[in-house]
Amino acid sequence: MQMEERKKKVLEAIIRDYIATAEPVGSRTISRKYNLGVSPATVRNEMADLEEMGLIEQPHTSAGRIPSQIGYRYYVDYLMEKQSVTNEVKKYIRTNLAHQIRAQKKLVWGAVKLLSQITNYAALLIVPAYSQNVLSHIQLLPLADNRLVLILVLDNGHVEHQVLEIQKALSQEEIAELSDMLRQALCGLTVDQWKQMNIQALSSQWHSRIDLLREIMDSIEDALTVEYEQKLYLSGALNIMNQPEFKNVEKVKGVLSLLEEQQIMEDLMLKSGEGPRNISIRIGTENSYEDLSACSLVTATYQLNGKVIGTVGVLGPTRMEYSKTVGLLEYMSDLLTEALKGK
Amino acid sequence: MQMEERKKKVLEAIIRDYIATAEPVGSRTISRKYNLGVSPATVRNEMADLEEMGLIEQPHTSAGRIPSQIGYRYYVDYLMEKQSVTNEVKKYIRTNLAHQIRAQKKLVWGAVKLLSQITNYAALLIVPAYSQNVLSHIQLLPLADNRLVLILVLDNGHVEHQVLEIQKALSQEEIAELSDMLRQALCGLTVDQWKQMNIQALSSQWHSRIDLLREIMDSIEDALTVEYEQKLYLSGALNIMNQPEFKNVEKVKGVLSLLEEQQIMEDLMLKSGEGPRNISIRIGTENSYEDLSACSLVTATYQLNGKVIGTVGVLGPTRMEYSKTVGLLEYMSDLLTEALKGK
DNA sequence: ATTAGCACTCGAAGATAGAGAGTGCTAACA
DNA sequence: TGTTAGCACTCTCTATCTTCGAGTGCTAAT
Repeated sequence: MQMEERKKKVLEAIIRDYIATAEPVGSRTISRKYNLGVSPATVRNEMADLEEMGLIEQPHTSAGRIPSQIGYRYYVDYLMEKQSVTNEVKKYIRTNLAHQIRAQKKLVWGAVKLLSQITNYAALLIVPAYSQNVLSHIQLLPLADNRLVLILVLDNGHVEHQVLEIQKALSQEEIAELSDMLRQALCGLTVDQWKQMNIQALSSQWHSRIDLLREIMDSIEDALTVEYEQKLYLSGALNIMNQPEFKNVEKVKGVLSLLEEQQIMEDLMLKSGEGPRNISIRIGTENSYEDLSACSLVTATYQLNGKVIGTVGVLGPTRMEYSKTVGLLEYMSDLLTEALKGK
Repeated sequence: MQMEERKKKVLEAIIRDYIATAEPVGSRTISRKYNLGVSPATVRNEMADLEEMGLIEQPHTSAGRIPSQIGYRYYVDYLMEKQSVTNEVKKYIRTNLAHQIRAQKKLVWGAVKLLSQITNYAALLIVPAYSQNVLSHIQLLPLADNRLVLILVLDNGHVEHQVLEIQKALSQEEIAELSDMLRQALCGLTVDQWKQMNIQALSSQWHSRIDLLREIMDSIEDALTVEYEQKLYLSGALNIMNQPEFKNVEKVKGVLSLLEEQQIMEDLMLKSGEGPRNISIRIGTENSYEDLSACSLVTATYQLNGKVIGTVGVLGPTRMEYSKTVGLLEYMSDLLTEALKGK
C-alpha cells in the first residue's frame, strides 16, 4: 500500500501511543510526544485523511483517534519493526526451561507458562490431533491381578498409557503374544488408519479372545482421546482481566469461555500463516469469533524433524504489543524446535 | 443454639429468599410469600432481634435484610434440610459416568464436570499429594534406541509413566535386571520414604551405572511431581461470573486466581469436617482467604478400601443453595467410593 | 503547505430532584 | 402482653440538568 511518509509516521505514533495507554490519542499529544516537527493542526489534517482511509477512527466527535482493525493490520504488515528478544529475556527463558526438556509435555508446559508470564497476555500451545500421527510403538504390560497397562508411543514423540481392567487373568506368555500381535498389526499405521481397521481382521489371529481384543482397541482409542482433550495447553488466561478494555465481566466471560473450547482454539491456531516460522497474526474479527473481536492472536509453529508438530501462540487485546510478541514467539518457536531435535 | 420457633422461620425465609433472588429481603415479602400468618410489622420486630443477634444485616437503612455469615452458619447447622438428589439427576449422573469408570482419571474428570454442570458453581476434586502413597509396582520398559519408559503404579490406583532419555543403550537383559532391582528396592515404600532413600544403598548393587541410576531416580521424582501439579481437577470456574455478586472483574479475578493455586486449594479442601461422608461446609471468611470471603466451599471425601483418597467439592457464592449442594455431594461421594471399589 | 485561532461538539463527572422501598417507632387493639 | 396499623423518616436509585474540558474542523493568515 502506498502512503506518504508523514502519514505513516502519524499512524504509527497513534498506534504506539494507543497500545501504551489504551486512551484515544489527540493531535496535540502526537505533535508533542512523537516529535514530527509539525503542529497539531497539520497532524489533524493527516488524521482526517487516515480516518477517511479507514485506518483510524473516532470513538466520538470530541475524542482523539484510535486505530481501527484495518489500521492495526497495516501496522503489522508495513510499519512495525519486529523487536528482538533481549538477551536478558533469552537467558531467563533458557534457565527456566533447562530442567524441563526431559519430557515433551513438561517442556511445552514450561514454554507456555513463560510466554504468558513474559507477555502478560494469555499463552496457548496446541499439539495437533493425533489422527495423522503414526503409532511407532505399542506394548502391553502386566500390572497386578487382572490389570494391564498399555503403552502407546507416537512418532511425534508423545507417549501415552492406559490402564486395562480385564475379566480373566492372562499368563505372561499370553500377554507377550498379544503384545507382539498388536505391534505387528498396528505399528506404522496412522491413528486414522487403525481407527478404521476392521477388528475382524485382527481377531482372525486371536479369535479365542475377541472380547478382550475389542476392549483393548477401545482402550487405545480412549488413551488417544483423553489426550485429544488435553492437547491444548493454556496459561495466563486471567491476564486479559488486566486489560482496561476487559473491565466488563461479560466480555471476559466470552473470551474465557472460548479459550476453554479446545476444538475452537485448535481450529483457530492451526490456520497458520505463511511468514517465517509460520508466524501468523490474526486481528480482531479476523479470528472469526464474535467473542474474540477485541482480541488478537499471534501464533508460530514449531517443528520436529522438519515437520510442523505444534503451534504456540499468544492471545491479547487488539491493542497488543505486536512487535514484542512477534519477536518473542519467533524465539520460542526456534527454541522448541531446537529442544525437540532428535527426539 | 436456642431460638424461638418463629424467629427460626423468619431467618429461614430470609435466607431462602435471598439465595433465590440475591436481593435484600423486606418484611412485607416475608409475611406475604412465606405465609407465617403474621403481619409485616411483627416480622420487622423479629428481624430487629435477628439483626441484634448478628444473624442478618442491613446493607443500608432503607433496604431489606440479607443473611450474615453467622446467619448462613446457623442455617446450615440447624435449619437446613438436606435435599436428596432426584432420581432424574441420579440417572443423569450414572449414565454420563458409565463409560468413564475404566480409568480413575477419567472418572474423576467426569464427576467434576457433571458437578459443575448440575450446580452451576465451580466444582473441584483433589487427589492428595502422593507422599503417603505406597509404590505398588514399578517397571522399566525399552522403547526405541536410547529411550526407556518407566511405569509407576501407586496403591491409590494411579498409574504414571515417564520417558527416560539415556546415554548408552542397554540390552534387554540389563533393562530387565535394572527393573527387577528397582522393584525390589522401592516397592512397598511410601513416596516419602524412597525420596529420603540414600542412592548409595541402591547403587551398591549397580555401581557400574550410578549415573543412570541417579537419572532414573530423578525421573521417578519427576513423574510424581508432574502429577503433583495436576492433581487438582477443576471445572466450571467461569460459572461464578453468572452470579450477580460477581459482576466486578476484580472480584472474579481474585477468585479465579486463587482457584488456579493448586497448593492453596489443596490446603482448603483437605481440611475436611467430621460429618457423614466428611461433608464440610466452609462459609465466607471461614475459608481464610480474603478473595474467598464472598464464597462458600462445600466438600465431601471419597474412599478406596476404607481409606480417604480424595476430596470433591463445590465452590459458589456464600448465597449458595446449600441444601441441594450437600445432597449432591453426598451422592457423588458415595458414587465415587462405589466406582473405585476393588481397584 | 503549514499554522494559529476559534467556534463547536460531545462525553465525563458532578449536582439536584423525585420516586419508592423499607424501616423504626408509636399508639391502638385483642 | 403480643400484634398490628399508621406514619414519618432514611437512604438508594434513576433521571435530568449543568458544567468542564479535551479535541475537533474550519477559516484565514503566514
